[in-house]
Amino acid sequence: MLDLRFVREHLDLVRRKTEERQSELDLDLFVSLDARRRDVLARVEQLRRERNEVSKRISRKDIEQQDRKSLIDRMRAVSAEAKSLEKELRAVESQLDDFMRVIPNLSHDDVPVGKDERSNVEVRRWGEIPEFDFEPRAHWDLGPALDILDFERAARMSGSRFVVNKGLGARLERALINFMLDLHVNEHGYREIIPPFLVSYETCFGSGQIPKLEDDMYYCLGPAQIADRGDEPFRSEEWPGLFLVPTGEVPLVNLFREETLEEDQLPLNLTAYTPCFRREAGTYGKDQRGLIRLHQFNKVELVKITTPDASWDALEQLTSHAETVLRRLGLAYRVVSLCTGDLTFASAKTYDLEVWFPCQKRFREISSCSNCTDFQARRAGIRYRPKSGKSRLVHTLNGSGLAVGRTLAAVLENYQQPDGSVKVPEVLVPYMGGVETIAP
RNA sequence: GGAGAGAUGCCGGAGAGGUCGAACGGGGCCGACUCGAAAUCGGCUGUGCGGCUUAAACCGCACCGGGGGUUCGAAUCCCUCUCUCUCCGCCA
Repeated sequence: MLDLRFVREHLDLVRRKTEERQSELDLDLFVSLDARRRDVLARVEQLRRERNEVSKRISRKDIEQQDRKSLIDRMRAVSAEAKSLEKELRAVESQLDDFMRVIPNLSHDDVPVGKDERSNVEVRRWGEIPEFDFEPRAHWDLGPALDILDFERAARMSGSRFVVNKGLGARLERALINFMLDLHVNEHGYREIIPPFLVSYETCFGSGQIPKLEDDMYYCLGPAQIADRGDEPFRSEEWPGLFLVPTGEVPLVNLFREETLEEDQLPLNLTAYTPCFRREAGTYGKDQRGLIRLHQFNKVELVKITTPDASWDALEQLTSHAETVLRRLGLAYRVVSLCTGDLTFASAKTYDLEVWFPCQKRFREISSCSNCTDFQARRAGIRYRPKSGKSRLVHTLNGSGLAVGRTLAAVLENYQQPDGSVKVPEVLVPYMGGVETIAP
């Protein structure tokens, strides 16, 4: 969420920035709601002030019985008027709030302006794109051929966009998770967290998943709750159920919801392995095969909570921490700065890491590292107390470090051998119990 | 799932319809004393919103787990939700 006063005082900036993000905003509506709110608020407060003053007089011992009676009578009317105005105030505030909660974050000024991914800017590349003297196979062929990935049985159990890892395929997934966590904990100074994988409405709101992205989340209710609710859609604040986390960012950012941290606690560096659950609504044609787009996948997430002046440096750091995973694995990748139209709702600036897939002969996203500035902090109420002065909102950053399923796919494709086997990247061998090759 | 207890400021802990933004204690900050420190003494110690303002000061409103209600007036009464604790049951 943006600061109300900031929006009021920078209407043109907010208009331009939201248009750059391909987001439509009726700022005239904002202006009138904001003005109306302040008008009603002033009147309500005036009435309350009168009520408070007179009530104080009523309570005094030295007042005549007669006077007290007439004062109470008068206040009855004032109180009734205040009550109806308060109702109006609540209505206006809720409309204004509905408006505020769908405004996306403001992009940083060095974010390239553009409509869609075609305007993204490549920042740097790393690694050699591997050459094969045979036709490289896709991971969705390699996996089943090696009997380490099983898409058919997964589909029978759960439908499309699921996978079963088997044998060394399961081991490799776990090896990647452990390798990534160890790297971030031991070398990059992150604290490992195991959060809940089911979270509340408020938690999803805090990190900005709701209300804009709620259709992509799985929402869990018990049968009794569904029956209670009948056909009524869940569109109020009182969602009784829980959401399956779409990314570890959600529980990690919300770890300190409604808290004021001490400045010397910052920056907070958190990492967590979590499964991620996404409905992938509206992606029917895309990535039908393989591990690229699943309803459930594993991810190691990185989150930093910093003071406002430190967050831009922190974004570079966090991105480099995610890059280190790819470098150690020896996978070629590039870093892309997302343009305004491609930024997610809460982000002010995002670097995507894209890894090389030899079979598709292109780079595919494997990590997304964002600085959300104070946008999530304002929604989630995360503040810190500076050494001196008033408490302020923190800045929050998040990034994948990395998406495990996609990493596994990239390893299979980039490390495949002419005989159909796959070499295990050197850094993973200890995590594979010494296994150096996955052969049929 | 059943029974009971509770949720107050940075922490502990009063409060039980009006003078409570909240006693008292602790912590923290400032000052005095001291060569310095401890002890002692004095003062200060939340947030949000609105008005005024260059800003501060100042004024007003709100906030005692969340929401709603009763009342001229609520931390205090009523309803409801959430969470915590104790006991019982069930369970990985």
